Amino acid sequence: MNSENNNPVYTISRAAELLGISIPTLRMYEKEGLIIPFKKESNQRCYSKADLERIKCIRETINGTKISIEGIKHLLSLVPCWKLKNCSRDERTVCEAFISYDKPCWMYSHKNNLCSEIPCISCEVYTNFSDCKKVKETIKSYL
Amino acid sequence: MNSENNNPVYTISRAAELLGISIPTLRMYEKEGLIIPFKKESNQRCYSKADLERIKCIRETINGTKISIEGIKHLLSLVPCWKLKNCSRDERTVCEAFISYDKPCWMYSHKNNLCSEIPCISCEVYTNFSDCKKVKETIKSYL
DNA sequence: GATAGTTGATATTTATAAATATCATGTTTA
DNA sequence: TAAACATGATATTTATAAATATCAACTATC
Repeated sequence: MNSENNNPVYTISRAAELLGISIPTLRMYEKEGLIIPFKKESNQRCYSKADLERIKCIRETINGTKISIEGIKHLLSLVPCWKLKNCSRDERTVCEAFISYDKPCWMYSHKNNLCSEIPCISCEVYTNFSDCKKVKETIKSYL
Repeated sequence: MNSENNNPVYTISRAAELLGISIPTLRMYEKEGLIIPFKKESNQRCYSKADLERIKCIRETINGTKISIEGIKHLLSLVPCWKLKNCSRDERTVCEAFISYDKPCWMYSHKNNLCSEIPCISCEVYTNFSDCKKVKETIKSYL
C-alpha cells in the first residue's frame, strides 16, 4: 500500500544485516518462493521495508511454529487466488496454481491468463499472504 | 464405510509390525492428533485396516513431501468442518476448531455443540482427512 | 501366578531441514 | 581500474524434528 514501504532500497547485504541473517539464507527463501525481491536490470536484488517485514514473518513461522518451509508452501497454495482475482471458470480449470497444492500461485508462470497482466510481485495475492494465519481467515470469509 | 476395514483388530505391536515402524512412533502420531485408535476399556489401543491405511498416508506426507508434523496439523486445521457438518453461525463463533489454525478440529473437545453428539473417531471430518491433498479439493468444492 | 505385552514418560539416537561458508565469476562505484 | 559487493552453485555446519530405546507400573492370556 504505502509506496514508501514498497520502495526497493536495501541491497542484499544491508537486508541481511538488518535481519540478522546470512545472504545465502535470503537467496534460499527466494528460491523457495517465499519472497520476490525487486531486481535491477543487472539482476541485483533490492529489498523494501515491506520485504523485510515479510521475511520477519516468514522466519517467525519457520522458527516459531515449526512448520517447515515445505509446509508453508503447501499452506500458501490454499490461498483461493481464483476467488480473490475473480478468475473465470474456464481459466481456472487450466491454471496450474488452481490445480496444484504444493506451492503458492506466484511460483507459477501464469501464461495466457488474467495473472499474466501484472507481475506477481505487485499482486495482492502475493503481497497479502506472508502470514499463514491469514489463509484460514480468508477461507472463512468465503465459507 | 466398509465395516470390515473399520474393525479394530490389531494390537499396537502387530500394527507396528505391519507398518514396519516402532511402537513409540505410533503413540507419537496419536499424541500429535494424526490418528485416533480405538481404545478398549482397559485403555489398550486397537487398530483397524483403515487406521493402517491412514498411517501409511501420514508417513508418506511426512517422509515424502517433507511437510513437518506441525505443518500437517496446520493444513488439517483448514478443513472447513463447519461447512461439512453444517455448523450454525452461532455455534461456530464460539468453536475452538473454527477459530484456531494450528491443529485439526478433532484435537479439540467440542463441548456443548453439535460435534459433542458423536465421537471424532467416527466423524466424517476425521475419517476423510488423512491426506492433505484433499484439503484443497474440499475448499475448491465450495469456492 | 507366571509370561508376554501393554501403558505413559523420559532419554537417546538418527535423519535431515535450515542456515552458513566458500567458491569462481560478474557488476557497481568511487 | 581497483576495491567492494553482487551473482549462482556447491559443500559444509548446525539445529532440531522424527524415530527409537528404555523404564517401572499395569493388563491380558494361558
